[in-house]
Amino acid sequence: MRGFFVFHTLKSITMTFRSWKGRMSISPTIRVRFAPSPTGYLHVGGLRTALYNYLFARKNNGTFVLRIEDTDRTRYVEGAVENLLKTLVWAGLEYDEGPVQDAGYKMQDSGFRLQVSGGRVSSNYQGVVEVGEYGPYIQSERLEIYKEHIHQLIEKKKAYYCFCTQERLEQLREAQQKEKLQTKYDKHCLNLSQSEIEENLEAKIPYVVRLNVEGNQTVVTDDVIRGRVEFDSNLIDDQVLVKSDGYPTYHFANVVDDHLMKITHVIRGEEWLPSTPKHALLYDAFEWEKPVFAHLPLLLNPDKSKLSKRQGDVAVEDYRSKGFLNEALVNFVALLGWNPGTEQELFSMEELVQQFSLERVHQAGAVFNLEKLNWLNFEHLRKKSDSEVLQMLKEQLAESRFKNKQFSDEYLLQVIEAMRPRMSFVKDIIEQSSYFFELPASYEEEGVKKRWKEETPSQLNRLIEEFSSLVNPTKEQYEQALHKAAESLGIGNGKLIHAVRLAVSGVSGGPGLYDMLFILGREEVIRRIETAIEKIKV
RNA sequence: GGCCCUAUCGUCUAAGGGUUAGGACACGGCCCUCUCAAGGCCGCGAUACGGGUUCGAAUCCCGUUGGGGCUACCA
Repeated sequence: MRGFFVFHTLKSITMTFRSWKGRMSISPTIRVRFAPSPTGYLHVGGLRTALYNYLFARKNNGTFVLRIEDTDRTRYVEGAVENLLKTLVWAGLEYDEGPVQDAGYKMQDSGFRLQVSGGRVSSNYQGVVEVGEYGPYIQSERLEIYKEHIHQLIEKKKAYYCFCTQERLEQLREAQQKEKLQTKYDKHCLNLSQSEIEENLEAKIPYVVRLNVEGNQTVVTDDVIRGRVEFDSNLIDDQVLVKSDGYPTYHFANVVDDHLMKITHVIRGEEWLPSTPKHALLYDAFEWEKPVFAHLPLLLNPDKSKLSKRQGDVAVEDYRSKGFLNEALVNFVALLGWNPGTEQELFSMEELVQQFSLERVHQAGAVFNLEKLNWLNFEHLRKKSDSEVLQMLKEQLAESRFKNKQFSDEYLLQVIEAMRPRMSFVKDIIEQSSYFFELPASYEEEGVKKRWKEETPSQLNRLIEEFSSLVNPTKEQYEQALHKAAESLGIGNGKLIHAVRLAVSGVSGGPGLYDMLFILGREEVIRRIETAIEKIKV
């Protein structure tokens, strides 16, 4: 009882004084959830919703729950749940309760602490174990719970059986549209007598269960991000709560589960704002305490419509496979709709946790713009240690056309050092400086035109003579040798430098020439210059 | 159509009645330099519009317009 009171009071204070900004340190255990429906992949918008839930939970020493909303059997996608779990692990969003891949799916490697042992084996998904005391965390495994709760509502006359056919519903809707009226169920089945209902039930006539919305009320929802929002109950449809296949709709399952799982804050996308009054009515019907709502602004396409496929990549795994670091994606997505009020742009997950607050979440939608994400990837990549980058490079080399070639760690580390300021992605090393892994296949046309003159071959031969006399040369010795050659030829160093670069790499950009020569080694350098002299014709 | 949300540089955003409207990405220029980058410096660039309230409005109120979401036995 006391817990209830404290919670209630705290909530209203939070609502009323937004300017107190996160000063509330005494609070009941905060519990939030991310409740995706497994439609195949994790959407970046979903990632942000999950992230904000995660940050809010961690910031407030709360609990982060993962729940799978798979009540639409027509949208079942093979492997979607497994893929979702995998992606959350990759993103580093460790949840405290919910389904996990059996055997922990390398949970240890990713720093997840969630213990799989002791979990309950999922009945509907192979290899999935559910951890936590409020399970099952998969809605298709909670059917009995919904059945029990819908009966409570029916008894209270807050919900009722509806036997209307699709045809009647369609006709109704058409008629209403023709009259320019709001399309809404006409409560036809609410007037059925008890005996009629029983007859229908007995006759196995398909039915749904609908919420009985009373008219002429104002339904008020308080939202942390949007403040007070009011709805006229005359405009709220008698929402289907249980479908004819016996499965609950989102609206019903979500309310029942949030209550049973003791969720204190519902943080979800703005697309749910219009259905929140239905949820509020459900809480009232059950006489349950409502959670605090926070409706996040939408992520948008460049044309400002709701972020969708066909206007670019929306799956987290797309970005992962393109080589984005989880740190960068998380940092980027965190800033879409939130900022700490300082001028910091670069955040680690720890910093996000420390600084996050729901009160600083924006109200307007944010365009998902890749330019900044690229930059963030560059910044986060440069924070990685040499050995971390080495590891990634080796993995990517193993999947590249160089997979059959051997390179020593020492060699690769030198390449990494040289490429660091020029790469936003690890794969840039392979794509932009392939000359570290193979002979130049061709010579950049424009470079040849600009840097390769008639006299160049003979000048380079002079340089080869100088290089040939060197023994295990250092970068400085390459430089001295080149200067010497240039001097004896009576030309500027630049003439040789550009020609050598072209000969050795095939391109006219890249790391400092002496770094490049040093990394490739004397024999290789001489060989490449000789090859170039042979191949490049002016 | 109805309901709801929303509106500051191209994009992400700061500014909670008094600021030359700040930062970041992108873009342009300069410096550095053997190239390409990186880095440093500089620049370009915004309060949608109209009414109020106020000594004073990006900020509060109303309206208009624009944008978006929702309007399913999908979530």
